[in-house]
Amino acid sequence: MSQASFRDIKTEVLRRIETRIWPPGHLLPSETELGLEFGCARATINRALRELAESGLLDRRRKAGTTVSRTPVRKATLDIPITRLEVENRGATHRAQVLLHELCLPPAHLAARLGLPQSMQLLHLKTLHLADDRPFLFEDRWVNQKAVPSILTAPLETISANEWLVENALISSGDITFMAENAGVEDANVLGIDIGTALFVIDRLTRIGTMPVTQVRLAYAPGHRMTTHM
Amino acid sequence: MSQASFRDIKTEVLRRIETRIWPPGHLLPSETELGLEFGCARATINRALRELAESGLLDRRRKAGTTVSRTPVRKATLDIPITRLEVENRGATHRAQVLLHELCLPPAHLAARLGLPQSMQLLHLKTLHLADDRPFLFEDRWVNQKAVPSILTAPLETISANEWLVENALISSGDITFMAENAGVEDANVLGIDIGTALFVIDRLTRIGTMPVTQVRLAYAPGHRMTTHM
DNA sequence: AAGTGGTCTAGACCACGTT
DNA sequence: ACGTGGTCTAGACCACTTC
Repeated sequence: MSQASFRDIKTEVLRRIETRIWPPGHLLPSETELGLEFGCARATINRALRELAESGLLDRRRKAGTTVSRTPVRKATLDIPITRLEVENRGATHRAQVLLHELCLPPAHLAARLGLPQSMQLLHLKTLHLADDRPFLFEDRWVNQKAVPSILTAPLETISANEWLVENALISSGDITFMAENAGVEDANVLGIDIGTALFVIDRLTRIGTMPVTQVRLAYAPGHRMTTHM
Repeated sequence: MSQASFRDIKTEVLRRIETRIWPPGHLLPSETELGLEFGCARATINRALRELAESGLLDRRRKAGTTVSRTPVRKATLDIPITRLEVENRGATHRAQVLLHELCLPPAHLAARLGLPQSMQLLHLKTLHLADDRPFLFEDRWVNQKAVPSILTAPLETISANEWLVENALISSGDITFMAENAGVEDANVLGIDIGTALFVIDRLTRIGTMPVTQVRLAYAPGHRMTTHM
């Protein structure tokens, strides 16, 4: 290579790790030394090693140096798209039916979880997303109207709450939980499946700053898979 | 701020996005202009914007410039640890029982998926992982002995195949799939649950370079949740 | 005290995609 | 052709951690 790029460095370091030239726990040469070996600036080495450390393969500490991780916690990055795009990316046509749209008091556990008084009304939405007119996802959502007052007048028959929130209230942080649940009566009715069918469920809670904006349970139709690459 | 760091830039850009000073679709000033505004080098701006683009908030294209994403694909990063550590991080004691350990021919669909001849024997392992002596995870694994010959003599009663592979054959790439499945007869027997219970299942296929190393199905005991933060 | 990574700078050249 | 981001460089100073 006439000019070593940070990608070349990453590839070569990866090779040395994979071939166990640098086994788990091994202390790498310092950035300065590697810069000399590869004939490039320290900044280039730094970017390569920093990215490898971010993906969990290296541990870096000032003064202690860079070592090959003994417990390479693989980080899988999942894309969490808007449902409409998720459907359309599969080459299907997306449609949504609003099954419920009302202001009401939340159950106690939800109010507690959101850190809101139980006496405060929230917007409760239930939506069925269809892919090529077949049930794809059952969405059960609660929205904090104090956080996004304008949602009360949003045309949620036309644009999904999901999408509207993304456009109108950029979310800064949130928790996501993935789990499996046996379909309950409502899930079964809405998705057109048998009670007890295993469903892939995502629970998401999002905030703007520290203010809770929305909590949503997404129950995917049977057979749904979420895939990623390491 | 006396000296603008790439973190400061990120924070300020994020603020402008959240407060919709820069709404979805908005074209940001060029790196050079932002460098002037913030009084820092272009490289600093570059790093800030590059990281925001990586997390899905910005779209960047040469000549076209940097825009606020209209469809912020949130990227959630999941840590995929070694099972033993996953159990121990929950404050429980980890133990594993090897239920099956044999060389045999793989089923046709698996051979095809791995891209290996069906006539080639693979190592088949079934392991039950226990947390505080309660079933935690049922692991069903196939290992390509050609990729890691030494696994045939590894003490898999002492160290789990998972862990052994991590230490002895650093994996470079892989596919992970998450799904929900109803427990079958074997799942139910091994995990001590009813047939049909919804299980959170991970399927993982890992490679060294292009050579398949191992395929594994991980069926978690009921109630398992995988959580992450955005 | 000393060595390592963390970051910033000012400048340069290049690759790409729009025009 | 031109403007944007993508990357590299050589140097500098700093922050953290170990010794």
